[in-house]
Amino acid sequence: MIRITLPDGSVKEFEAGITPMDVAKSISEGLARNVISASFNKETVETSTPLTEDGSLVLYTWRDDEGKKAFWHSSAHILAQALEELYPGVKLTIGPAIENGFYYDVDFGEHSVSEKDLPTIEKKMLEIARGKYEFSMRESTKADALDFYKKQNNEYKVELIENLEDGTITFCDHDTFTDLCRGGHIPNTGIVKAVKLMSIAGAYWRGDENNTQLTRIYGVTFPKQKELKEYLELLEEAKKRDHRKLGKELELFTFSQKVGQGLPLWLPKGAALRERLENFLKKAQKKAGYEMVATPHIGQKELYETSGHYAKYGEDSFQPINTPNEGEEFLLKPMNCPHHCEIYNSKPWSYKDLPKRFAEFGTVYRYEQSGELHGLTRVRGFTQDDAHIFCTPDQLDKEFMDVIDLVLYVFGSLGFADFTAQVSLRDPEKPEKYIGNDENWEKAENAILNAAKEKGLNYIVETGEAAFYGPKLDFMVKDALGRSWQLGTIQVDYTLPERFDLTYKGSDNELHRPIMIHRAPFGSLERFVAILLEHTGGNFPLWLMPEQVAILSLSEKYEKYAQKVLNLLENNEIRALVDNRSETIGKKIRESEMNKIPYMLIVGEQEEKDGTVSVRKHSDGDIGNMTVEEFSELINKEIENNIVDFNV
RNA sequence: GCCGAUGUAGCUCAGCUGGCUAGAGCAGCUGAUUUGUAAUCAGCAGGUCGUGGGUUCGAGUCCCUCCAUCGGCUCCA
Repeated sequence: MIRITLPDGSVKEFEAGITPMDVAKSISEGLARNVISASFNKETVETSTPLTEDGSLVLYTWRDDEGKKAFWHSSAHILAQALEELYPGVKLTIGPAIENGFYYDVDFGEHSVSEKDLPTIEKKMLEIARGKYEFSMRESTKADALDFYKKQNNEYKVELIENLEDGTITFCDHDTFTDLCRGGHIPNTGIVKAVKLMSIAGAYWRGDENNTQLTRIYGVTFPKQKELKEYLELLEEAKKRDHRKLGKELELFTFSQKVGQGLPLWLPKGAALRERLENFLKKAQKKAGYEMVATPHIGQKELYETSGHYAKYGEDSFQPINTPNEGEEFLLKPMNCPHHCEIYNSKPWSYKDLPKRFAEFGTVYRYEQSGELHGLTRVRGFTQDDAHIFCTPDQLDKEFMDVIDLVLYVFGSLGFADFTAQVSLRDPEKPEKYIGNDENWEKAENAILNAAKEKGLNYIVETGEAAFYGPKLDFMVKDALGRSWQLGTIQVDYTLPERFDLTYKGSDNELHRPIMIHRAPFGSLERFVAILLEHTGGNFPLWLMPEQVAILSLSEKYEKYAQKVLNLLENNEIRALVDNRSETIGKKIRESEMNKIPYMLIVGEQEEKDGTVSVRKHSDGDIGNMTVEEFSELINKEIENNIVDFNV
């Protein structure tokens, strides 16, 4: 007999050799019907794996992330089988479950596959699913496994197996299909009821662009047709919040083929929005002791040779600008730090002067690969809310933590509650990717980790994600489709101060090297506005709205009164417009609603007589009549609640 | 940069297997209407069908080049 502990803490005795599915049946038939995967002693097992020792068992259903993972991983097997049957000779590589579904990377060899073929593959998958084939795991020796794939000429699986240890190699079989697999499946293929192959893409073998490019098929499956339908509807909803679509509809920004790809053009409403964001941050930065500086958009090539950027990115960047002066070369600035270093170098500093905090909304240009460009989130010309803090080693921890506070203030004020803090460290395996010495890297990495801990940030650590000159603390936020983007960033840098020979005079009358903190709470205004659009769906906080109030006259007869209301609002610093066209009130309301204007004031005979306005709130409807003074107060209160003071 | 897809009026889209002067709704303009909480009516105007080449008696439609956009991969100072 063995003792099985269940998640509720209860312990049950069973015959050795019982399976998780048997345990489920012993609890209830209903549970047994819904169990699709299990873990035993925190290790993923099959629902058919015999349990032979005491331990704790967790049963998963579709509602659990683990259950979904098994479901989608199993679906990848079904996809692979369908592909083998439809395209004989394809070479399978890997097929994992992902956040929303699964993919399989395959080498189609001679065959070419496009989106048109997906429905056929889906049909085949459903056929296989309906066969209710059981998934079963089987152990194999390394030699047998290698032999199996060598016969198929599948060099990818051979490579995978060669990196595995003998004795740990398992296969999973269902129907006529078999695949190298670690395990974690649903009981049988029949549980998969709905299949949708989403897209087809190229993906490099092992994520290295020097390797062959495989074909990746993305798919998602569900235990019910209805759930697939709901998922697709959810995606449709998310598309409505796409910042590219909203940016166009709300007239915030545009692109022009003539200007060039990845070079956003800010329209009046968008530029005004940017300005408000800038002023918001400027105010907080002033309180936090920053000083504004301004620097040109270009710098001599030598500047970037000094910083190390030219060696690192020169080849893949916008190429140098020549002048009539032979041999003279300038580069569009890809970042502001070298300029700020030279500002620091413009005079000698005492330790008593530090920290110095130089801030600039600096526009930079980076030649991103054409396939990388994406709306406003990845562009070739953008404005960073940049600042560089030059401080002594003693000041580093406090300065870094103060910056964390500033970033949290910015995120909090704009409603980004669900961010991920990511500590990006260097990859110790690839020292060639970085500049600077080990000792300084270690100091910088520790400073970041300490500050993140001290501030109680809930952070994840990613190795290999550091900038080439130093580690970072990044604040990641997801877009409407769940893709993660880096917004705020804070970086500790010991390297550039050395390269630019930055110094200050210490109390010992000796010269010392300051430490530099790079930081940008928004990251870039372009990306920040993009993500803000996707989060709010264009319904920004009232203080940011390009147009806060639309005054809608019931007919042209009330133009004078509408103008009077406008003047009163403008006196109270409220941004408003008058719609006095000869259109019906219904149409004016509809248009204001579609333009997402937060408040509409309807003025007609009654209002003019009483000196009031009829207030309608966006998407909420009529909220009654009041005087302009009362309305202004309402607006100002809402703005006050939106935006709190930054306390240093 | 790589893989796959897309590109018709300012916007959203129609245009079957190549066949007369390329259509619709919204937006725009003109006129009528003077309106009570999500679309008043009528008329007008608007497109070298992304670009350049090719096949054909004939190309929005078929083929190639390039450009841009979209979904991924790689990259992201």
